[in-house]
Amino acid sequence: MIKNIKIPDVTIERVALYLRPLEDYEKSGGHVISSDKLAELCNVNPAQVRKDLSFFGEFGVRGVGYEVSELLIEIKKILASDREWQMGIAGLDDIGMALVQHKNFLHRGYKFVAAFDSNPRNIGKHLPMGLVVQPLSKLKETAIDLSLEIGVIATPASIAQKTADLFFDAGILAVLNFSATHLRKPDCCLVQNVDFTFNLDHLAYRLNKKK
Amino acid sequence: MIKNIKIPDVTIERVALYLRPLEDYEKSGGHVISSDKLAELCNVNPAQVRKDLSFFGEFGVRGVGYEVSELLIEIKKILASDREWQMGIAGLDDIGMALVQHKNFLHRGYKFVAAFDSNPRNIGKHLPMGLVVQPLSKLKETAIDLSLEIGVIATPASIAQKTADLFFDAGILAVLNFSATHLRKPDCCLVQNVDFTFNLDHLAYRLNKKK
DNA sequence: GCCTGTGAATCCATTCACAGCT
DNA sequence: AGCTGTGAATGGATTCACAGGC
Repeated sequence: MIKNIKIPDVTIERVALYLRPLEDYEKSGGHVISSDKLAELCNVNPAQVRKDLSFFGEFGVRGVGYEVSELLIEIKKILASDREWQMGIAGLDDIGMALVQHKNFLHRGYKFVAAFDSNPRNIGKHLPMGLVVQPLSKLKETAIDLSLEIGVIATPASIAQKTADLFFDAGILAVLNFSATHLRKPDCCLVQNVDFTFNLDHLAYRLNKKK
Repeated sequence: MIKNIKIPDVTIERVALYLRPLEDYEKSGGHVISSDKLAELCNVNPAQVRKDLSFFGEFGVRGVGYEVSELLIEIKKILASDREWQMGIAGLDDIGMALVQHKNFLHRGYKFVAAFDSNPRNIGKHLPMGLVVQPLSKLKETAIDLSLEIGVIATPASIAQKTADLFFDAGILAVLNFSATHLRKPDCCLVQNVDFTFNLDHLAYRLNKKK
């Protein structure tokens, strides 16, 4: 019952935000939640919660609230996180290794099923979940074989663009970029950059402002 | 010459964004840049660039553009990234180790000068830059000794809140949180959450929307 | 009475368009 | 002529406030 008006990006971000406290709330025994309560857990305005959710349907019951388990399912449906996504990672130095080992990804359905590196020192390495690091030259073939949908770039900045191009060329439409470079991409593809120093810049700014 | 009207958060985020392409531009030999060019490098609107910068002063020359080296200095001054920040990290499993080794932090003036862990297996470990992992019980003392300003949390979610409280109690006003928990904090303190699965949720949503 | 869903009102951010300086 | 700086116009997003259903 998704309305065909434009849904703001910030709404998507907030809906993803709602997911986490909601899961905690369910775990702690809550079955029904009001927009007031959910808003409080997420530090947003209650009307905002209701409006955000109303973009996608009418999930609540007037006078009562939202049924938690149902809302969780709906949100996961909205975010398309109600299924597994097959991911490949390139670059298995410190960050790459940490990402592959990170449990949260799998818990949310993001599954690493292939790993690539250009460094002979890393190729052939055995990773958790039976993954073996393959050379970049195998990327396209493997991506097609395993129907990879998301590529994660954890290579040094110097080869990030080359690696991204390999992903794009293999038909992968979405890339999560942990390298410190801005990536050029075809119009059809999506890139999401993760740069920790951005977060620190923001913290530093706010720290500094309060003298 | 900072004006005392409220500066939007998004402006700060974009100003941090401008920094990186600007540095590249300077490295490739550019000395003067127009708002058009900078906007193109950052995928934003030229008027946006000018308005953002004008919140903080008049850095450009009409008819000419912005002097790159000067603009870099001004932006760093705005973000308070024209100096070193002393950081402590708690949690030295895979993510923590990757962060400590990550060169980008230091390059931007964010310096790890202390490391803490509760796991006896990690305590005493020697890290790059002469860091030695200390027990959490030493956190407060060390934080005060070294004038730590930013705390980085890379512990398991289960002890993230406890660790954050230690940082706050030691007088650290800013925390960068890599654990998958929402942290409670005193009003005077700042918390910035980093959750990679958020980025993936967003990618998944957009991937899914284009069928 | 209580809480959702939503039009209307408000608030804020972006973009336009041009005056003003070089 | 070229490009910045900025008031004014536009376009979105947030919040209010209440109608509508339990």
